[in-house]
Order: sequence, then structure tokens, then C-alpha cells
Amino acid sequence: MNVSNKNDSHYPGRNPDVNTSGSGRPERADAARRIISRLTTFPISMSFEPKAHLAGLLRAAADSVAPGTAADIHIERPKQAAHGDFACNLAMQLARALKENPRKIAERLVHELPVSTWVEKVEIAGAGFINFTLVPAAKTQAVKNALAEGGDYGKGTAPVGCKRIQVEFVSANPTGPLHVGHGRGAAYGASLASLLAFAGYEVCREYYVNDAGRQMDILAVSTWLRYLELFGERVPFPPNAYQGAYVRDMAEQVKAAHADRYVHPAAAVLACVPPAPAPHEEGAYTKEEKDQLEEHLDGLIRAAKDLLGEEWAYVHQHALAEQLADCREDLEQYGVHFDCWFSERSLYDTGMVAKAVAELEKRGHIYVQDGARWFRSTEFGDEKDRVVQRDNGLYTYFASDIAYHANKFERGFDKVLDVWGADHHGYIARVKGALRALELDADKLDIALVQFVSLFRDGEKVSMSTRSGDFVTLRELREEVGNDACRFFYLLRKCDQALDFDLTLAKSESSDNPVYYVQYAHARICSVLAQWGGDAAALVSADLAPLAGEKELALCARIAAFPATIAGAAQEYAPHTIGFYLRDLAAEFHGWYNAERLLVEDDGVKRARLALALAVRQVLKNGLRILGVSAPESM
RNA sequence: GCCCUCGUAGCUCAGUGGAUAGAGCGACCGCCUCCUAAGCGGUAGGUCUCAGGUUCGAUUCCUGACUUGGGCGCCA
Repeated sequence: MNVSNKNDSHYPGRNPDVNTSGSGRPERADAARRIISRLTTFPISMSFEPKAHLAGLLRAAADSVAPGTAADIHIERPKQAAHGDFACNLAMQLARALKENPRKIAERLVHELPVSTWVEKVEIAGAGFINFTLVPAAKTQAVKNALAEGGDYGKGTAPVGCKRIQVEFVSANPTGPLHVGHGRGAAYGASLASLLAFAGYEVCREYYVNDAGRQMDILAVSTWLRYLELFGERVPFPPNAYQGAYVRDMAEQVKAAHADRYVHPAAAVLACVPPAPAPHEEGAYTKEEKDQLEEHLDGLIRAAKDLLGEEWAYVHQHALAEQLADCREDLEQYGVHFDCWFSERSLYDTGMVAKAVAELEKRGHIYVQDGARWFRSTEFGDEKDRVVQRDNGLYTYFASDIAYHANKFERGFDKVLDVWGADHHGYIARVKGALRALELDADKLDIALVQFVSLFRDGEKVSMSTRSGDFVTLRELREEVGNDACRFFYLLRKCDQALDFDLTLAKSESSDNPVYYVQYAHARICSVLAQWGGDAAALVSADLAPLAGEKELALCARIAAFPATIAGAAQEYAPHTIGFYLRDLAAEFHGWYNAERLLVEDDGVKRARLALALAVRQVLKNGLRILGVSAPESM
């Protein structure tokens, strides 16, 4: 027995029949304890989750020591090995309610702990920690679980009442190629969706297509102006139109398909358009000049619509279809798939935007001022009221977003998660406010804000603007760094943390990327198993008793922590936790691999070690799959 | 100005109401006759921005400063 001093208790867990009445406890309590023991003692062969098991033991003890105090049982893994395999601070938590010294409470708790065949030793240490040391079979049980469950190891079950969840992410305007900022949102959203699915939710991945509104008009008119240039009709190209080369490509396509069908004289185009300010060298326009530029651009859009008539729809549709297809292809290549592409325009076409505003109006949350209709969002926690319909009759983006979210709720999800860029955070209050105004449960809506990505090249910040066309596309990034490194790099940071993406580093020293470290562990295991050449499936039944080394048991503990890591990451919407977990798992494997030989002479030891290696590989594979990173068999 | 966010090793970042706060990179010293050296072991490096408060206990929670980034349109 491990009694380091008189205050430390010990626990005869392996010998439930031992007579402990010598401790002075009445026989009646002992009998009660036996009854509980029968309820909480499990045979070794069953699937076993240590934290849940220990929590169950402690719950029973707490109910006996402090009935009615519903303290949360919090089991954690101590940082120091000397503190056992698991620790619990329950005694400290109860100290206040019981008005008693935590160590005394801990002693009583330990005294009332039901017997468990999994527990080897219980110690009280420090201010009142209860430290558990498990029997070896408990530590290696995770290996058996991982091998038996395979690709399902770590899967969870969603909480009752929250089964169907929608994750909406990327939702970039289809007005040009996706850039590295979208790449982060895509990596985060896709991994989060996979994580939630693995954690037991029914997940719907959705992309909201902003195919209505001014940005699309600007793209269409940009394309048309480039098209006119191809026929020598030179309208000065506005600096606030889309500059990218892809716009010229679309103009070429329109020309190839329809020749000069959409050509109008430049003079006719400019006839009724308010003049643009004189162009500047550095683009340093004053506020007034900027307004003038926007009016000029709107004038060009009006002119295009007037001159083209019904054919405007073709140019508009062509630009939209092209960009959406490009975006979709880019994402598919990135390993990011969507179940649903939801059109903003469909909300207008089906009258849902008007209906949403009418619903608000019916409930008295709309008023008219200066010819516009305002939603009284201040009554729902927003800092100011918001326009939903402008004085020119057009609905605002906010109006369609209200309709969109109302529609999401109508579709019956238990949870709706929006992944937004961090610059949209001011938008949360008004959307939630609108939902409340529509008498919907706004708490069903969660919003994850993904911080910006700043690109650095050769130590200098790269300016990024979609309109100027001066940005690094996601496609370029993927081609230079690779999908795996790209996904993993993004995920090795909390989403609410701004990310500095050093292109020079990512491109020139990509072998330093931690993704290779994790993948290498997987490849190494594959290599060892291949050299062994035996039947890997048979390792499920290997005797794991030879796994007694410190590194081996630590690795087992790491594997055991995987299901809880999944559950925690899903609950926190934090897929980056998986990335860090995998890195730690790989590190422990590499350390073990270097310290011990796997393919040793002793068949029992060899099989046990191979079983452990196989379990590590399984967990690496399951984790990498969630992150959308490949698990190569050789590198 | 108001609202939000951030502040942890030289750098980039994890983490936590608990016991001696971690990793990668960089620096330094080692390890291939041996299952993949894209690997491993070791050393150095910290007032967890500061000041109060809550608590048995605060780097963690609260308040306030200072700091980082962002948002405050009849744009999307």
C-alpha cells in the first residue's frame, strides 16, 4: 500500500472482500457501500471510459458524504505522473458547503468510494485532491477500444434534444476567386462540420449565395465594360469595379459565345452617367470623391440595364454562374463539400423577404421614417434601429438575411451555426434581435467569428482587396503549400485569433509544417506493420499486459483521451483542439518509437506493441479525417 | 466617443478556478551498423500587461487602466 504519511488514505480497490471495518466504520455503512459496489463494479472486458467511471464512483461517494449538494464531478488528468492517472477536486468544491477542511472531506469521500476493479490506488494529496491510479488493464483498455471500434473510435452521441445542426460557412460573394481569408473560413467550417458529425450530430453544410444585390451588379457591369473594350468601345474602367483578370476572361467568353450582340457605343453608355472624379495615382480619394465614384458606378449599372434590356440578365447570369462554378470547384478540390447552396435571390423570388418584413410589421416592430422602413431592433438589444427597406423601395441585405434566418429555423434544425468573418460581429445583435421579434428561439442560433488572415510576404504585409484584384487566391495558396498543409496550418490556431500567414515561410519551408509531423507518425506505423507482415486485424485480441513502460502507458492514456477530446471540441466549436491533440499524440508516438523497438524477438511483447501502434494509427487516421487532412501510408 | 476582441518564453501560439504554466520555431549540446533522422534526447529562456476585487486557492472569473485587432452606412 502506498501510504506516504498519516494523512494519506489508501484504497483497497482490488480486494473488495477485505475487511476494512478496522477503520472504525459501522457495519451498516459497510453494507451500504457493498450494495453500491455491486452497481458500479464492471468486469474488465467491457468497454470502459475512465473519467465517466471515476465520476460515477465519486458521485456515489458524494451522495453518501454530502447528500443534496449537487457539485459537478470534475475529473482531470494530473500534469505530474506522481499525482496518479486521474485527479478530482471534489473535496475542495464541497469544503464551503460542508464548512469543513477539504482534506477531511476527501478522507470521508475516499472512505465511501464504491469498489472498482479498475482502480488500483486512491490517494489524498495537496489541499485535498483525490488522486486515482488505475490498474494496468484500465490503462491499456483504450487500445482495445480503438482497435475494436476502428473508424468509429471517438464517435459520440449528440446531447438529447440537439440532433440536427446546420453549419453555414464561407458564403463568399461569387464575385471573384476565393482568397486566403475564405480559405480559413472554409477550413474551419468544414472541419467543424466533420467534427460535429463525428460527435453524433446530423449536420447540414450550407453555403449562402449572395446572388442578389449590388455586388453582383458590379461584377456584371465590370464584365460588360471589359467586353465593350474588346470591341474598341472604351469606357474608362472605374477603380471601384472588379479589376481582376478573371473579369476579362469572362468578357472573352461572352464575346466567343455571342460576338457583338451586347455591344453599345461607349458614348451611349456614358450619356446619362454622372461623371467620375479624375483618376488618382495612389488611389487616395477623398470622401466626396469616393461617393462620386459609387454614384458613377451605379450610373453605369443603370445604363447597362437600360441599354441591354432583357439581355442584361444574360450577362449577369453568366458572371454569376462562372464565379459560382469556379468557387465550387475550388472548394471541392480543397476537400470542402456543401450539402446545400442556398440562393439569396430565391428569397426574393418566393416573396420570403417581403413576408419576413410583413411579419415584423404585423408585430409592430416596423416604422417608416424618411421614406424608409426601419426595424426597431433597439427593442431587442441592438444599439440602433436598422433599415430593412430603402426609400427607393429596395430591400436591404439585412432584410434578406432576416428572411434567410427565419427560413433556416423553419427547416427544423435544433441548432443553427453561422460562421462569419470577424468584421460581422456587430451584426449579431440585429439578426438575433430580428429572430426574437419574430418570436423565434434566438438561442438556437450560434455564431462563430473567424478572425482575419493577414498575409505576409518577405516580412511585409500584403494588402488584400477583392476589387483591386491584388490578393493571393486560395487556389494559389493550395497549389504552393498543398491542401494538407493548408488545412492543418489554418486549424492550428483558434478561430477567434487573428492569423498571420507568412507566405514565404509556408512556401519555402513547408517541411517544417506540423502537418508532416503528424502524417509522418502515421506513415511510420504503416511501414512497421508492413515489415511485420502479420494479420493486423488479429491484434485486437493481443494480450496487452506487456505494455508496462512509462511511454507506452502514457500513449495509452492519450488514446483514451480521444473521445473526450472530440466531445469537448464539438461542444466548444473548436476543431483546433483536434490538431493540437494529434500533434501531442504524434509526439508521444515518435518518442516511444525512438526509445523502444517494436519488432522485437519476444512474440508477446511484439504483438502488444504492434497493437498499440495500430491503435495510434487508428486515432491519427480518425483525427486527420475530421480535419480534412490525408493520412499517407508512406512519405 | 461607444461596443467587441486580444495581451502567456526572443518569435508564433496552446492551455487552465488548483499541485512544478506548455508546444513549435530560433539558440546551445548530443543521437543513425539498428522498424523512415520529415525523427529523438537534453540545456537555456516566464512578474501569464498592470492595479484592485470574488475565492480555501486567480494566469484563468469580475471591475478598471493600458495595449492589439475589428465594428459602429438607406453597403453587401
